[in-house]
Amino acid sequence: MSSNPLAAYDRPSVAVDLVLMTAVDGALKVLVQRHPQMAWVLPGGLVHIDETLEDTVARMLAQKARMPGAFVEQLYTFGALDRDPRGRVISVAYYALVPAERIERALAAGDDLRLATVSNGACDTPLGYDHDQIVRVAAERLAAKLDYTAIALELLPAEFTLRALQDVYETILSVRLAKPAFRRKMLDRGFLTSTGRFETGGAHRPAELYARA
Amino acid sequence: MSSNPLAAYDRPSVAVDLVLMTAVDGALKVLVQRHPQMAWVLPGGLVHIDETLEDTVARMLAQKARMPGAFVEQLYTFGALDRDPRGRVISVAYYALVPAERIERALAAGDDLRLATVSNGACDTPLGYDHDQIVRVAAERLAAKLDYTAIALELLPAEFTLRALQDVYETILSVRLAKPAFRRKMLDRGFLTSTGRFETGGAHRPAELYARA
DNA sequence: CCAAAAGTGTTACAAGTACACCCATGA
DNA sequence: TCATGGGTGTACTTGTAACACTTTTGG
Repeated sequence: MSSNPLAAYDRPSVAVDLVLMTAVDGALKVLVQRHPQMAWVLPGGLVHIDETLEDTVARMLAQKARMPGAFVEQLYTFGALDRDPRGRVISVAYYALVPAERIERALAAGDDLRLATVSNGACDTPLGYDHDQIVRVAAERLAAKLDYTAIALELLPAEFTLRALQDVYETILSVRLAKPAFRRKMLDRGFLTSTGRFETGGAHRPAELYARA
Repeated sequence: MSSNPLAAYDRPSVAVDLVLMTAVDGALKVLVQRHPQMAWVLPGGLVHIDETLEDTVARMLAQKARMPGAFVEQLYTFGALDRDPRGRVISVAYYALVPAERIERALAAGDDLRLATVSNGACDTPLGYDHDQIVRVAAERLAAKLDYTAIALELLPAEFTLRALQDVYETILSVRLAKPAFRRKMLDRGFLTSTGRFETGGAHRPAELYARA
């Protein structure tokens, strides 16, 4: 070993890949990006030498996904030898959650970005590299976190009805939930506050709007 | 960008750090290693260019921790710029669980390895780099996983009493649990099978030995 | 007034807690 | 036979599920 032992080894490249998800019309969606060779891939890029992982994620969110400031959490790190044909790349995957309205506005200006549909952890559009596997892990993590966190609120606008929240749960878990039980469980948890405002417009009683506590 | 875009950037080093934990006498312990400069650090090392992350973990477990084949899971990836004074090192942390007897046997031959005590996520021995933070995250993850997995069994020998299992839970969660409730919950979960054998020797009724289902 | 979806009350069941008690052993 | 910890039964409380019901709107 030399005076700096770090110099003695070949280094892998380190990338960040982003699984940006949203729930629209009963379907879980993932943002994917057109790729020159492989058809579609997750937005991602190399971690620069003077960037933290979070810096890279913020850069990917802003530049590649055009969703700066979205909720994001680290997912898992993938290190198989052959995951990138160009060379050894270790990828630190993050997942991001965005309300459907916001992503649909950004995609209106869209070109090389689109939303792929995920069902049972599988993506309807086949993705390059090991990105199908990354999406699967992200979908599983999201479903697991619904039970014990308020993470679903990241998929809704600032004010939302309990029915909209239930739709998010039913979409991600692929189950039908009972309305009264769902209402009470959510309200008892203390994650929500009622705004006193109502969503009008339907041919039925207006639904109260709630916000995060 | 050149023909191989990976070549265009300086690359960070990638390391694996290992949080090998066990539960002994009501205390959660972490294996730490003497370091030339900093007093104590987690066992760890660089990921070689032709090694998967899991390969590196297996190598660390065998060579550095002398605990080959232990249960291991990925914990989190740490990427702060200044976490290693020698240069930019991104560390993929893993946690490992080993029954107390096994680790105590291996440490009998001990030299530069010892068990530090963790309480409330904090390590009694101050560690170098950001390893105190890594230990904290590992302790939190372990406590969270007790609730919904059979992970505690990794900290016990192949056959064990329900009292021993309860001790593991109480140690990691830092709470006292009610014996009847604990027994029934564990048996109802289906993770355990009774062996029909008993642990004798105490001045009291022998305790039945259980094994993983 | 009717259809539709929001929202509530009532009962039943299941999971979890508290506590009292019995059991088998070594000394 | 006593102390000790293993192991069980029973009542109580809490959380969840099922179902029927009322409320408020648009057409």
